[in-house]
Amino acid sequence: MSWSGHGRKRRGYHHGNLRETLIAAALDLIAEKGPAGFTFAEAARWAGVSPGAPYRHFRDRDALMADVARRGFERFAAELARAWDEGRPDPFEALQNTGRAYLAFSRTEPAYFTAMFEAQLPPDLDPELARAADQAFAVVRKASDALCARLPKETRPPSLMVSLHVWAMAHGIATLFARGDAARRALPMPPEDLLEAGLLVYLGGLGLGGDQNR
Amino acid sequence: MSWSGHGRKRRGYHHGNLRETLIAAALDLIAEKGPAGFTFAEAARWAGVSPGAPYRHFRDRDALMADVARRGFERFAAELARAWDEGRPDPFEALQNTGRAYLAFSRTEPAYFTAMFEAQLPPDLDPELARAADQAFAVVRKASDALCARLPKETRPPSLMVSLHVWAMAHGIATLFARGDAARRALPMPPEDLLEAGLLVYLGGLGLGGDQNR
DNA sequence: AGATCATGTAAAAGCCTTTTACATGAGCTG
DNA sequence: CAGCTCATGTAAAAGGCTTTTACATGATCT
Repeated sequence: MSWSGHGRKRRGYHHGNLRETLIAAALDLIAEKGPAGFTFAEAARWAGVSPGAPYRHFRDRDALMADVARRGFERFAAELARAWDEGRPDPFEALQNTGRAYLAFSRTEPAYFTAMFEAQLPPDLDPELARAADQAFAVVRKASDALCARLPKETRPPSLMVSLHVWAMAHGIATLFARGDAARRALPMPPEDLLEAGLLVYLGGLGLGGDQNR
Repeated sequence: MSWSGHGRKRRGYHHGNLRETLIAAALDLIAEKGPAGFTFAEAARWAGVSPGAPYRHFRDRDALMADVARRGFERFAAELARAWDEGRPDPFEALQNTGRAYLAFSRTEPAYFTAMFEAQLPPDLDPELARAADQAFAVVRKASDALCARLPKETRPPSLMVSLHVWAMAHGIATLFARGDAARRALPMPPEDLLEAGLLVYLGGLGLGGDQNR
């Protein structure tokens, strides 16, 4: 293991797995120094290849970021779906779990989260990226559907709107309070509790009382 | 006006107003090409000075960004305060106005908004920055106080928590739906209406009915 | 074994950042 | 007004990143 490349088996002229190695490097660097702290050149050094090598795998720096973001959304969708767990044990609790998963992801995967939401990627860079983002949103959408279905038709709000509200609150708390930001401030409670309380009030406003509707 | 500097009176060796000109250039460039699209060098060109000149006014690129962010928060606070208008005509309507002002600012001042919330500035860069951000939050806080005061003490939630919920929802909608983002999607309604409905539901959940409490 | 092609290197151009030494002239001081 | 001083500019240079181009290597297929 004396070649270079941080323990990867560097078998001489060809790296063998450069694409994946670059993505791993990007995640490390983004997590460590923020989204702007990641450079193509440093990722190349990290992988032990020349500065031009990454261009054999990604059109440019943005393309790599888009790939990271896409993978991030895929993981995110999986995490949210796991937390939602088809509405078990009941839609209320499951939505709260989903909210916690949202915040947890934003903190345990700052690199993905950053690439997904803060990398300022041109929206048309990658259709797969948009599709992956849709999958994540679909989980929140499904949860909202299940909750709205508990309401009588007369007072039932559009579940799409409900899902947007839920997502917005979770995302607002994640970006404002659960991560570093110019507007960050001391919270009187953990972000998870803040979101839980917010969802509780919101759902109460919809007519979904605390326990009796479960 | 044949010197350079886009119409500014360039009076020879000394610019005369470089600091302000650089900030104006930064706002233009950020608005036009995103936060990453702003470079110290281009701002200097825009102002008609050499690449080293900006360093006489800002320690580095981040320092300029922090200044833009600080000014942004000051304007933001002023806009929110104007919309809140001391709770007139009534706290409900005034809060909705404040919410609309939040979204309006995020769209009409993308450069400020970007510097404020998406520039990934080291939080300890500037104490004035934190102070300005506090002023903006204080408006939401005041609005929440006024609304909570309408509730009987027994069911009154902590108004700080309410203000955080309101801010989070407004911010979530602003960042997810009112601006370009990897997760942006087609909305069934304007962001302003989405926020209005969200606040309405949330306040309803607090026990603040639609009209009777005004 | 030899051809082919994906994947690497080297080198170069262009841009950005930041520092350093030097230049200018605005404003104070006598 | 003369001269000093200092804030504010310039020029030049070092160093880094991005991206392209021409060339090199060797994995794979026949």
